This record gives sequence, C-alpha cells and structure tokens, in this order.
Amino acid sequence: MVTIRDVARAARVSVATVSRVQNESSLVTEPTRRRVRTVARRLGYTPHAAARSLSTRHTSSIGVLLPDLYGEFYAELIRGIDQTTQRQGYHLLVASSHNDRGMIEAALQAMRGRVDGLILMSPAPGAHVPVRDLPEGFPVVLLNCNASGKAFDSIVVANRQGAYEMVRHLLAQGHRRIAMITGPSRNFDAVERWRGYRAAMQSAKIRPARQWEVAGDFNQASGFDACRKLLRYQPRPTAIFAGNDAMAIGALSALAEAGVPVPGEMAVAGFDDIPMARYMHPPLSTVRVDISALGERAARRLLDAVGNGRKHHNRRETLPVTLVIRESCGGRGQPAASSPRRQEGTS
Amino acid sequence: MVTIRDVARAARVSVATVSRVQNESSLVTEPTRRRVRTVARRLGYTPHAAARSLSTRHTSSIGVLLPDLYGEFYAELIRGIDQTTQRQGYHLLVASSHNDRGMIEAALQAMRGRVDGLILMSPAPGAHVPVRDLPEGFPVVLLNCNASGKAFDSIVVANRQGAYEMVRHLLAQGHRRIAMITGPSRNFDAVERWRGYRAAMQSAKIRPARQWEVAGDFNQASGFDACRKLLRYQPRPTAIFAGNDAMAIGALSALAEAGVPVPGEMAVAGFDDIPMARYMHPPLSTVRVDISALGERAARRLLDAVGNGRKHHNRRETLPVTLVIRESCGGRGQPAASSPRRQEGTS
DNA sequence: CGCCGGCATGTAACCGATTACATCCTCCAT
DNA sequence: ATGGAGGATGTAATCGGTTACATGCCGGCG
Repeated sequence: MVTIRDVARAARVSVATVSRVQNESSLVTEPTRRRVRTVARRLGYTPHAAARSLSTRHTSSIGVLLPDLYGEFYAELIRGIDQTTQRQGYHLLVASSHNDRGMIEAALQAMRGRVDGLILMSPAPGAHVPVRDLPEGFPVVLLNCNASGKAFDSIVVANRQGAYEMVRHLLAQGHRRIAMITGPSRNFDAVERWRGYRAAMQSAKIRPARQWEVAGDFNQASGFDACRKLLRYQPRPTAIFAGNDAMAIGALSALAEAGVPVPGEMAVAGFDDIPMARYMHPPLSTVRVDISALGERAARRLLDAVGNGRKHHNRRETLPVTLVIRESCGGRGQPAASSPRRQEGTS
Repeated sequence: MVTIRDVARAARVSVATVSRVQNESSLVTEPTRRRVRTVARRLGYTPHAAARSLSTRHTSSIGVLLPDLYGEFYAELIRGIDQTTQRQGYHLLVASSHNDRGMIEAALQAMRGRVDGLILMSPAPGAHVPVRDLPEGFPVVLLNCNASGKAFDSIVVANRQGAYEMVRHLLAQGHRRIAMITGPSRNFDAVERWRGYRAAMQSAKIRPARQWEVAGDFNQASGFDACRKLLRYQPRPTAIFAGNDAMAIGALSALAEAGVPVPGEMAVAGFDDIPMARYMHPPLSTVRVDISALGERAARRLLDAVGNGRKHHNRRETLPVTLVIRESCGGRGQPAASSPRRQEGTS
C-alpha cells in the first residue's frame, strides 16, 4: 500500500508538498508539481480516504437510509439522488432499515464519521425518528416523514392532493361507487393517498364506507386479490382507485381473468406512473410522481446544507404530482407513446 | 463531537480501556465495563468510523459499482447484495458509472480506503475493466463481465442457455418465423441472449436472417417500436422473443393496439421474469432470473474473500435460469398466482 | 517472606492524510 | 550592502481511534 510518504521520498520532497499537489494548492512550483505527479502515477498512489476524512473532518459521501430496497420506487429514488450527488463528487452510502427501529438506530450510529449528511426515509406515519442519536447540527433531509416537530428539512410528495384529484376525475365521469385498494396502513404515502380519496368522496357528499376500502400492501398480488374480492360485491363498484400502480396492474389482471371489460364495466386508476403503466392493456390512468426528481431535490437540499452553514432550515417542500388520464378510466386516453423515455436500461 | 478521550476522562479510565469495552474485549472487569458503558451512553458517544478504519485497516463496507441504476434489475441486485452484507455488519457504497470509462476509474480511485472489497459490473462486452487501478490483492467480484484473462472471481447469468431453451420451446410449438428484439449491442447480457437465440435457430436448421433481429434498448418503448416494425413484415413472424421483459411488454402493447391476438396470431416471450410479467394480459412467458440471488451470491463470495485470505480464486460461477411458460406463447399457461411474493413494497 | 505469574489497566506509538507554522531563498527597495 | 517581503518547501502537531508493550497489583507457592 503506497502512502504519501512513499511518494514524498521517491520525489525527494516533503509530504506537505505531495499533499499540496494532490489538492491543487497554488503554492507549488510547476516543475515540482510535474515531478510529484509523475512519481505518484508511477507508484500508483491513491490517497487513503479514511485518513483524509479523519483530518479534514468531512467524507464527501452522504448516507441514504430507506425502509426497504424492493421495487421501482426505491430504484428511481436512489437514481435521482445518485445523479446529483455524483455530479458534486459525493458518494452514496445506502442502507435499508426494514422498518426495524433497532436497525435504524444501528445504521444511524454506523453513519457517524462515514457521511457528511443524511437522507432519511422512515415510512411509518406515527414513528418518530430517533433524532437524538444524531450529532447536534448534523445535516438531515427527511423524505415523506411527518417532521415530528423537530427542525429538519423535509420533502413530501403531494399524495393527498393527487389522490383527491384522481377521485374527483372519476366522480366527474359519473362514477359513484368508487372503491379504493389501499396501501399498508403503516406507510405514510399510503395513508395520505387514502385521505385524499376520502376527502374527494366527501366533497361529493358520498358517505365513506369502510367496505369500499380494501387493504393491499403495494404489491401486484395484493391488488389482484383485492380486486377479486371487490368483484363479489353486490352492487359492484364501477371504478377502482388503487393506492399505487403495482396494485392497479394486479387489479387489471384480475379483471381480465374475470372477463370484466375495462373501462366499459370498470374504470381503474393507479398512482405513481411507473414506466410500465402506459403499456398496460388498456393503458393505465394514474397520478404521475417524478420519483427521481424527489431524489434529486433531496440531494440538492442536503448538499446545500452540507456545503453552506449546515443549518436546519426546517423548510418543508412539496413535490407536485400530475394526473395522467389514459384509457383505463374511460376518459379520452392517449395511445401509448412510442418515444423512448430514457437512454438505456439493462436486462 | 465527543471522542474516546472524553469518555475516558469522564469514566476515569484510559482510552485503551474504553476501546476495549467498545470492542467486547474480555480483559475488562465487570464494574469498569459497566461504568464505561454508562458514561458512553450518557455522553452520546459513537466511535468515529474514519478513525477506526484508519487504524484497523478495514472499513466494514463494500463498494458496488454498476453501469446504471435505472430499472428493476439494479434495484433487485442491490437488494440482494444489501441483504447479505447487512447481515454481516457491512455497509454498501454504491456508484454508477454510466458506462463512462473515466467515471469507472474515478469511482475505483475513490473507493480506496473506503471499502474492503468491490462488486463490479461493467456491461460492455469488449471493455476490459481497468484492473490496474486496483490495489494488488484487492478482493473483487465481477458480475456478468468477461473476466478478461485476469484472475478474478466472477458470476454470470446463464443468459445464453436461457434464451436457447426459450427459443427451442417456441420451435417445439411449431413456430418457424421467430423474430427477436435484441438489447443494446454493447450490453453483455443482451449479446449473450442473442447468441442463445441464434444457436437455437441454427439447431433447427433455420438460417439466421438479420431482418428477424430488430434492435431494442431494453426499455418498453423500444419493444413497442420494434414490434410495430415487425408487424409490417410480409410474411409476418409468428413469434417474438424479446431480450427482456420490459421490451416484451412494449411489444404486447403494440400488438393489443394493432388488434393482433396473443398467442393466437403471435406468440410473445420475454426474459427476466420481473414481478409484473405474470400480471400481463395475457400473462407473459419468460425466462426467470433470480436477480436478488445473483446479488446475494456475489456478496457472499466477496465477504468470503474479504474475511478469509483475500485471495482471488478465479472461480467463475453461473447462475441458472428457468423457463416460465405462461399464456403469451401458447403453451399451457398457469393463471396468475395470487400469493403475495414479498412482504411490503412501497409506493 | 519474597518471588512470580497473570490479570486489569495505562502509556504511547501508529494508521495516512492535512495544515499551521517555521525555515529558507530570492529578489527588490532603500 | 542590508532589511524585508513573499513565495516555495519542510517539520511536526493533529484528527480519533487501536494495540503492543509497560506497569502495577494481587494471590499463591516455595
């Protein structure tokens, strides 16, 4: 393992000079600089990150603590975060907590001295983040958490509003018996979307009925099951609003199997606008959430705090969502677009 | 920032003792241990990771360098890796290279002193990994790379065999005009799958024709476009094998739009078995790749190398794949299953 | 009684960088 | 000629841990 001292010796200079060359300090004469560069390259020298962060007191990496890593949502989120942090020369330390309180604390501990800031997403609506474990004044950005009274920056998706508008749209189409397949009750997004549904129903003077709300868990399979359950109702609902696209797709599958025409006898809508959604049969109406933008904003906000005064601003930002009406809910849907949406996926 | 010395002073012991308590060393009497523990907790002491790794010469985290982060594939891969590393107390530093050679090198550099080992996936089939940038004897596991003659551990997916078997299945159904929508030509998986297709066609004495091979990029949109192109052919193909599920789904969408019954007039098959696949209409036949298992194996292999002698074994392991025949290709398909596949996704 | 072994604890060197401060040199102004 | 300014470079302290080795204490045994 070649260290800065090896380079210094070989280049017949002091360690200080080598360090200065590495860090682009202006106080080195051009010939010296070249000599050091050459020697460093020849020896294959790379500065030791741990040593560097010990003395500089920053790590140029940030932590991302998520409840889970399963599914497109987190993939997109991480991608958005990575995009902006990488551009600024920061690295990403990711961890998943599996919603386990102990693991959250362990992860938070482990991050000390490893990262300069933290993006934290703990989905349980009631759970208060174990903030006390964090060093005082440590930059944190919360995602989709209720900020629990503490002065943290946070970014939330306009879940309630999106759900409200989608259900209003279904109402405008003449639907009255609108069922909802909800997400996990301990999930912040799920609960907010459900609140939006309720608010919209009430705005149309329709009394919310527990029976129209079937619980799912955000996976396709639960949407499939929930839909089958709804099909046994008498009278049947005429529209199904699913808490996310995965469940909506499960529902579409159940409807196809049961021979129920969509949107003819049943309108379906989802939430998220995952890439798949427009390629469903029929193309799925949904609420578009730009997840990678969410990640980008969080990262930008965090890097801001890390770079500048590292102060908590207690700013709460809301990421807007937009209705995407396609054929599955009977509005005039657009046909599936054919323009490629991104460069190149894999596998 | 409270350090080990602060704790030592407050507990009236030396730093060595505090360190020993932290590391569960047996050489501390029970009363001392308790006293130190109490003081540490009261002061909110957490050891500084950078300092610790500087002296112990290991970081308890491993690096994951991927070509991109877009899509379910990488999400699953990271999840699989995270699962096993987390269990052993390791952290994950992820980075995406965007296939840019410079960025790969930069990332490799940045990993020095930050990670104990590396999982590396560079998809370009010709590209040789810039191995020389790695410290001698640094544990590395390559994913889906051709190991380029160096003595590295590697794990590859049985892409060629899976494609071969799927096309053989289509042939057995009586299809002769089987088209393929290929993935990006610089992608290792894509090329291997295409080779499998070719091999199967040749095994049936069908001369491969360039015209039956339409280029895609692994995204839904490209599958949609490619399928429209194929529909204009005279005579039409009777089966389409897509290089991955995303493109197969795009193709299904184009077929639905054109009113071509599946599998009646056109059989369709994909590759990967993403969770969505069984919920398509009709359910999609595909080649199942257990991506998270791929990640798990890679992680296990790497941790093995890190823990034990950190030697390169130059072992090459192959992850098997299995055919999943559903309705989209006319075999007797299973109906969509209704058992939940995983605990709880989000959004 | 004295010596020795072994255990609990302390002291200080070290890991590999950064950087404040010291030093030295050169060149210029008085 | 001389003092001083200022730039290039070197020396050594420092970051916060770990750990080899030193020390001191205690009990047991000859």
